[in-house]
Amino acid sequence: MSEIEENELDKAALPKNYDPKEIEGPLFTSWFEAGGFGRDVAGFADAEKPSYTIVIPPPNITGVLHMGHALNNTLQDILTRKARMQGRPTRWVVGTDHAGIATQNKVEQKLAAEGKTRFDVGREAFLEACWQWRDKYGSTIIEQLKSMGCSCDYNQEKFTMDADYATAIRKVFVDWWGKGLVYKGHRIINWCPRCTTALADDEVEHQDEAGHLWHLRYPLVEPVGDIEYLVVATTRPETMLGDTGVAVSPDDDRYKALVEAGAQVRLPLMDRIIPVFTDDYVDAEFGTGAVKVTPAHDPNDFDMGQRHDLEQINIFTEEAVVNENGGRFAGLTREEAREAVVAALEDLGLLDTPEEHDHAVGHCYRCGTTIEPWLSDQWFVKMSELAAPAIEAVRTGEVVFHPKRWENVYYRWMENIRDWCISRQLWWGHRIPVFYCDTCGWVGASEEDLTVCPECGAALRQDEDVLDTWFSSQLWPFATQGWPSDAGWQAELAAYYPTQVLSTARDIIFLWVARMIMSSMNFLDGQVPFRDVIVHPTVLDKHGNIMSKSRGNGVDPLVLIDKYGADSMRFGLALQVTGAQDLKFDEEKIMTMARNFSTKVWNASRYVLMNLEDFDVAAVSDKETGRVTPEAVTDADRWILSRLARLTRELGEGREGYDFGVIARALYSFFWNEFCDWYIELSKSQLNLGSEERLAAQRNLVFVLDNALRMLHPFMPFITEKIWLSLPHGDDRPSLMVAEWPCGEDFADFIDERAECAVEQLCAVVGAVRATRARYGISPKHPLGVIVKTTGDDAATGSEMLFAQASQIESLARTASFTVSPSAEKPAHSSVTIASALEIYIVLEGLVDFDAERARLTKERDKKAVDLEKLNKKLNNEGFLAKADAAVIEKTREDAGELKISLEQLEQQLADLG
RNA sequence: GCGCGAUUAGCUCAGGGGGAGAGCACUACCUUGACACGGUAGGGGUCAUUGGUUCAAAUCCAAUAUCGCGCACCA
Repeated sequence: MSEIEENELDKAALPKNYDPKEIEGPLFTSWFEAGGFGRDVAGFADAEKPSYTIVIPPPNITGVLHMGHALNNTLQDILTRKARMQGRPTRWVVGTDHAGIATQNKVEQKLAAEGKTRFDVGREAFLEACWQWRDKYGSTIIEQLKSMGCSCDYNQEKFTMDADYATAIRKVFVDWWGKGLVYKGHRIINWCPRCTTALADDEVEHQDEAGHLWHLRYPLVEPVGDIEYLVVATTRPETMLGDTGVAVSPDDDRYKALVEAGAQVRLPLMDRIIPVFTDDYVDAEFGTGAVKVTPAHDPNDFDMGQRHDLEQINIFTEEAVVNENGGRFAGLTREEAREAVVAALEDLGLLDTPEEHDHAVGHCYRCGTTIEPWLSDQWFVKMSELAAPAIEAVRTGEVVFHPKRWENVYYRWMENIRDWCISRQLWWGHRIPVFYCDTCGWVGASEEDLTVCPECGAALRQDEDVLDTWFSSQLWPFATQGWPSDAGWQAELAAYYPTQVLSTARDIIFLWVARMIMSSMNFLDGQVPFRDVIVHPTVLDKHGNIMSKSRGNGVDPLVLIDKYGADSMRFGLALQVTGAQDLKFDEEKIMTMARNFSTKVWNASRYVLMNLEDFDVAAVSDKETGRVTPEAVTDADRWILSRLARLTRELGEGREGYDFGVIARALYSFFWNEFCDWYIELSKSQLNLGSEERLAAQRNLVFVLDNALRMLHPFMPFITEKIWLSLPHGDDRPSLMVAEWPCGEDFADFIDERAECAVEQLCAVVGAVRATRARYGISPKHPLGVIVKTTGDDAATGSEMLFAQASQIESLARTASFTVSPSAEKPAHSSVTIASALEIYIVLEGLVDFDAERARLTKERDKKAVDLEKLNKKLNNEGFLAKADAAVIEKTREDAGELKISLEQLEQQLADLG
């Protein structure tokens, strides 16, 4: 980083116009070329301080930057940059996820364009094509992070299919195999017939869809009494082709006789004889109370099938086309089969009137295709044992969610966790390291590839399936830091683990966050992967709709960066981060606010730089650090330093610093409403007051701006760096990125209540004059005579405080004359403004219509009378006096006292006006 | 069905037991040597409804309504 100066970051005065495009690209390049963003940028990290590590949620290699990424990475960069400035050894681990299904889909699409399928080219060539795709497009999103200014450790980019990452995967699989935590099972799983793979339960998205509850008549083999058929209700009539039973509730009197008689039905269309039995699962109240049972195509039916020893008849191919078990319906798709079955039953007179019925239908989270519950052999991870310590870690506060309410969501899921289906019938991914000997039947999992059977020496065959992508992502926090194969992984993890924060969207709390906690605790001696989980809001469009391609309502972060600059985008997003679950992004409103703020920062800085031509840094800097020190000569000086100290303290606290919106707003209002609106305005006269006052103003302008830039830097890294490099603050660090974070305690001595009070009074006087001008249409150029009477217990001090600021009042309020005294008297033909401990008289002779002034005073008097009435009512309330806090009562008394005086003053003035 | 969240100015949202806030939009005035992406002054809200707790409720509690999210699904 020492090369930064050689990179010639522009140290010349700032250009008149703020143009983010001019500054952002070159600054990022210079940061990067100077060494990037490793653990110890430019040697300023303090090894004694606690380390700070964040792992990025690895974007898919198919991904392009969207608003969710923009928000999430803004937050992570804010935290990373602040920690780095605090001198902590900081690293933001970056990388990408191979994204099994998503990537495979992309490559298949590409092949399809050439008229080929993956089976045409074969597994090996297909994987080669995937790697090529990854090399070509896989880092797109990482490049986009750079344009946002994200200070990730790009020099050590990780990928979930790296060779060392594969080692980690195998270790986990083999270890869990050894403990019996992974197993193969034959059961109903969620099958995507388009991706032709199994999915985990939480990879299925349910949507309510309007459908029908069909009523099908199943004739009894032998009538029981006068009952000749049973009516079953189903939403999926086509699955009747695979029915192997009919279930009724044991408590359902309608069917008791049937069951006792051991009735059987003849399954229509298939002509299969199947039993009628009772099962507690059946709800007699729903539908017809009789349920057709299809063990191969419904998880509940599967369970019933197990209990009653029913045959499992699979009627679908892996593409959800009816297979040979579907008789004459073979070859039809699910949808065609439904129509055909319904029509056939209707022809046979076996279809009763269907009911309208809404029900939830599962869809593939990758391609949206309707999920088929499908019976197959799959690999599973037994979860309850892994989940127990992970639940405990959150209960004990080892891991804390922000906002905290997400912990309940986590508990709910974890406490009802089901085994995790981890095998995928894909090619792109980590192949399951299980080997089979077809000769002697040996089966084993191995970290190394095996070719020969250890039992019989015959050739082995590896499992064809790959692992769920989330199986690899769950290892991200530790596999990216060398575990388990790098020579120094123990030292690395001892120093930098657990990581501090994981920031993510709420939709992957189960898919990813929970699994990281479980795997980390399982493999790293019970260590959690991170201390804090930030669940950031979901970015919606301005109407509150989710942004999506199909709606066409997405906002492209790159377009925002192009239009407003990365700094403004980051600040705008951060401003909107509160505890809410959603964030409605209204580009015009948010970006206007953020962009205007950036411009304000730029222009205020230009003002400061413009007034430093005779400023000698060396003469006013700390001997040791070389940094410019502040000096308080006027109340304005004391005031702004006091305000800065309070802000610094506020930012130091802020509940772990995750209240991004609160912090952004505090910075915004300090910079704009205090520094710009008042201190800079006050400095304009102070700079011309005398050499001592001038120098003090210069020192404080530089000092306050310097510190404000430091605190703004994590939010707006480019603009603050650009300005900071031009500002003569005396700090010899090469970049604001590694400048020290302002520590609230260092500024504690600046807090000065008296000065804050003095400037408040000044503001009251200036405000009164401005308001009076506006009210009567008096030009700002027309100087006015102003007389202030200080009132209250300490009127003499009040006068002194205002008198000391007379020149500034004259300047800001454009007064012809300004006097202040406890015994001042109201001149004739003047307006009066009552403020706390002040009466402000403004001479208006010949300027205004006093009828209007009378009306105004009357209105104000009436308002104050109402207010006083309220307070008096309170003070006459015995309950209030008995139970309210003493301080609250005292404050109410004081307020009432002041109001009473104001009221009397207003009455007097009305009388004076006649 | 169960759980969670939201409901405050025209819009987007902060705040949070003791006199309603910001930005945008709106109105008036101001091109004063940082900034018109600006300055100054203003207008605008019974803080969803109903009950309760409290001396005091926009704020806490409970119901209701509307919107949103999640989980689980009865075929």
